[in-house]
Amino acid sequence: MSATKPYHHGELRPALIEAASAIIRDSGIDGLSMRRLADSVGVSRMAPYHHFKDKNALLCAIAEIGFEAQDRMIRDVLERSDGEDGKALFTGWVRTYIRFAQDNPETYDLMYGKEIWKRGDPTPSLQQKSKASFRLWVDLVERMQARQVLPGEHSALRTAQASWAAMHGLARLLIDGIYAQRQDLEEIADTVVNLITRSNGD
Amino acid sequence: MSATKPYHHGELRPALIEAASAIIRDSGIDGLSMRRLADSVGVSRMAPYHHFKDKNALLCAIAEIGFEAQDRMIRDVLERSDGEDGKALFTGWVRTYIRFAQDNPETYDLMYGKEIWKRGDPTPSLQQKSKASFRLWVDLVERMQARQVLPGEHSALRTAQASWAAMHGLARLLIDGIYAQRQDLEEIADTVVNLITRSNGD
DNA sequence: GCCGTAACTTGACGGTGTAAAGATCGGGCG
DNA sequence: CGCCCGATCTTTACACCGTCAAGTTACGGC
Repeated sequence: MSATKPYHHGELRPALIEAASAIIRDSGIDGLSMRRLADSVGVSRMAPYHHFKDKNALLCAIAEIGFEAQDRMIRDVLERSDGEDGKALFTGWVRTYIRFAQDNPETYDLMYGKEIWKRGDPTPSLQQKSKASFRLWVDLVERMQARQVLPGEHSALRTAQASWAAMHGLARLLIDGIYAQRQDLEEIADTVVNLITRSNGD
Repeated sequence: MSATKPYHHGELRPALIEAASAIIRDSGIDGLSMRRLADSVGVSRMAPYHHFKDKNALLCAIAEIGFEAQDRMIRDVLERSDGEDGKALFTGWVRTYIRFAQDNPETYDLMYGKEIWKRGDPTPSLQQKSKASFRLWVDLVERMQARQVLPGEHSALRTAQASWAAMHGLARLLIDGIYAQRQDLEEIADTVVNLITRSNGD
């Protein structure tokens, strides 16, 4: 009876994440419903609940993967640009960050949006992963302060929070549909970098 | 028959906006449903649809009022601080902006969130009002550039977009529940201002 | 071979936005 | 004054949603 679909799916959990990601990618977060997801992997409505406590847990899992992908992208930039000067490195990071948000708007929304952080409640493992991701940013900011690309008058933490907020605001412009011109957005991103960094960076 | 409630409400539209604002204020945007709203003003579920095309239209109307309130707050700051130097003026504006977001998080979310701008579609009159509001910011930025509080190397528009994005990102931190410490947030806000403004402003 | 348990299904409940059609009333005109 | 039109409001219905509770199936270890 291999022709008819088996009672046990076998690989349901990864299949769910895969399918959910696909739905989110091209129908948005609002387009993802547990029922539609279940249908799309050919399983009953409640089956997903044996692998995820509720919808929030599923979203957290997807957001986690998002953080992993983003971290990977950013680590790549750091490794690739070894001999560059400070400001170029900083600019590269910001551009990469914005590009990630542009290319995966729905994932970014999940990672940093209120669906999880305010309305839902973030999984401990998601919290940890997001904290680690921010830690990367703080480290960069520290290095930029040492190289005098960023001013050192405030603590690295505060400077990191402030500059990250600026970057995040930029990403939000796109994601919330407030400002959609992709071309302009890159120019605005560069403007943000120029506003924040000291003109005489190392 | 004045004891029993009349068939025609008479002042339903303003009553709806009032009630909806109240619900949003203390139950969040997600807490507002057309049915609950209708119940709360003692009217049938479909009655609101005679005054607002759909839920989106109602939300736009409330967002508009939000813009009016925000504009009023900010104009107040401008008028009140006449003799101040440039940077103090700029700081005052940013603090006021952030405070508005802190005090009316749900309204702010409605005004600048994706509920209206991406998922829904903004009313023409809302678009106009939000554009006018941003225009205020561009004007301030122009004056700050003239006074050398902000650098003049980029156009006023780009500089306004970039700096507004920074401010908006800050507001978002709070609204999305990513960073909730109100005290810290004000410090971060000041850090943003210091990062953006030139140290030797007029 | 049996049986516990994990995986999955079915049905139901209360919630949502809103389309369609019916009921009621106030105001302007004959 | 009487009538009727149009604005206002109500009722009913539909297709969704998340998920609780209870039932069904199949696999792994004894």
